[in-house]
Amino acid sequence: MTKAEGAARKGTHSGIRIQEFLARLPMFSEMDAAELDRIAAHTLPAYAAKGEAIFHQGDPCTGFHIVVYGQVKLGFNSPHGGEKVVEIMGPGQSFGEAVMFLEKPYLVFAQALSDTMLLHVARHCVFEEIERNPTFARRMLSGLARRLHMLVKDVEAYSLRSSAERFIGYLLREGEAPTEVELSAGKSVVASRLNMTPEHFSRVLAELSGAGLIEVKGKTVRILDLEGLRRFGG
Amino acid sequence: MTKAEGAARKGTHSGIRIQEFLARLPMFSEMDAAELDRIAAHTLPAYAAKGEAIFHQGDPCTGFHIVVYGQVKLGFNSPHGGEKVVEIMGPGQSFGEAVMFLEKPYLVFAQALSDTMLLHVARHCVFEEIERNPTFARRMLSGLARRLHMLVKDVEAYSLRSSAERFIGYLLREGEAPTEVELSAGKSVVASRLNMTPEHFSRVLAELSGAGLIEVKGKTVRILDLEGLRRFGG
DNA sequence: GGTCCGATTTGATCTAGGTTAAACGCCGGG
DNA sequence: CCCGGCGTTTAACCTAGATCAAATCGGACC
Repeated sequence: MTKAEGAARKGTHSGIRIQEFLARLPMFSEMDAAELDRIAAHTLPAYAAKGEAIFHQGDPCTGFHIVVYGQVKLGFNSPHGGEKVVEIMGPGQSFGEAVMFLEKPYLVFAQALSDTMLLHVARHCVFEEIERNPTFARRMLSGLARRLHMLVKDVEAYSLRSSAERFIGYLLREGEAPTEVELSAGKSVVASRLNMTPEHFSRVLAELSGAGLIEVKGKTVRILDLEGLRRFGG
Repeated sequence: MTKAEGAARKGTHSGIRIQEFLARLPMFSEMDAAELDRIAAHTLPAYAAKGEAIFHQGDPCTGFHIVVYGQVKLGFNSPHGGEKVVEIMGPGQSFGEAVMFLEKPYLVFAQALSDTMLLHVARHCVFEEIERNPTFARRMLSGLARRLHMLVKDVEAYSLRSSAERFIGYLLREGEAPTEVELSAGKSVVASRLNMTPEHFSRVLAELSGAGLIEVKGKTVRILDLEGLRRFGG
């Protein structure tokens, strides 16, 4: 069966079944088939080639996005021509929920870092589901709360930690004792995400390598001295 | 009916009627009397003297707080002994909602900046109300979304604006063409909120005064050249 | 009014990190 | 295999803002 045939017959698009994909997200887990169908009925796939914009600062918001595959960066442009990456989103992650609940336009832009497939869930459909499904409402609330939490941690890092400490925080972000970490994007993007220039990020990497704490090869960082890193960076 | 009689009969405390106060908040507007009663039944007044802690980083969260009168600062302590003020909350504002929806402890501390009266709304009661009242859920969602929005704007300011620009942003934050702004707290607290040292904040004030853009007397800032400020700071 | 203490200002330095510029490396296309 | 270009590194320098130290202000309390 070709992709087109599948799509025509039962809501499968582009090689993935929307319902199945949605069901795997925390936000939609616990939903029964009927609920998932309602959401899926207002969900559209979208594709963005590497470098392509998904939305710009100031655009109106018509729903939220979920990354199926590929990678997206969120950020803002400085008046003076630079840009600051706020977040890097990968498969299974969603963005733009918060703006949906305000009447404001996007504060940030979203741009594909590689060829990316997205799902776009319509705003009105989310509102309707909240209306009839308190569990979904609670999921949505804890999603926003989690994001808020992360953002506050970022503010903490930006305000009172050095760049090396922020990088170490990034390295050790995920669970227990990682032995090797793959940078989630090119070094300049990660640098911007961590609020530093690529040059300075490069120096931090060099310094930490020199101290025997890590070893950098391309985008992979091998952790040589976990304790040392912890001692260094909180 | 005297206040005391009211308190004995139906949940009035300490000179304010809880229901009436709650009803004025955006979060609870549109609630009918029965709903408000349910909330009020799990709402307790609390008092904090100037300087007193309301909660600390790491404390578990049992509900959220609303400022009735007085003023509260939210912030975190630096490992190296400093502190960074994240937000200054005044009457009618609430805080701590987000943490309620996570199982995490508080990331920030809350401390009274002056003698303050608070209302504490129990967590379980909020969850129950969400369960049965989609409108309330939506209010809660837009409350969190608004906070997220403000935080992202802060991140934008911290990342790509100078301290003078941040201060101007603070000055012009509220609506249209203010002619005189009262600093929401002592200068050191505002400075920390804006991510600078008191010394540097003082210099910014001096510079802007010198340029004839503002005039500072104590905690009040008179705006002399609105256009000039706008041109300077975005 | 006088005293004291904390809050603010001022001044002199110091420094993390930004800027500029140049060299280098790696990778995809011809 | 060579070329061109971008992403990264290195090096020299510069600047916003921090830090340290001291003077000053202001207002609560006697």
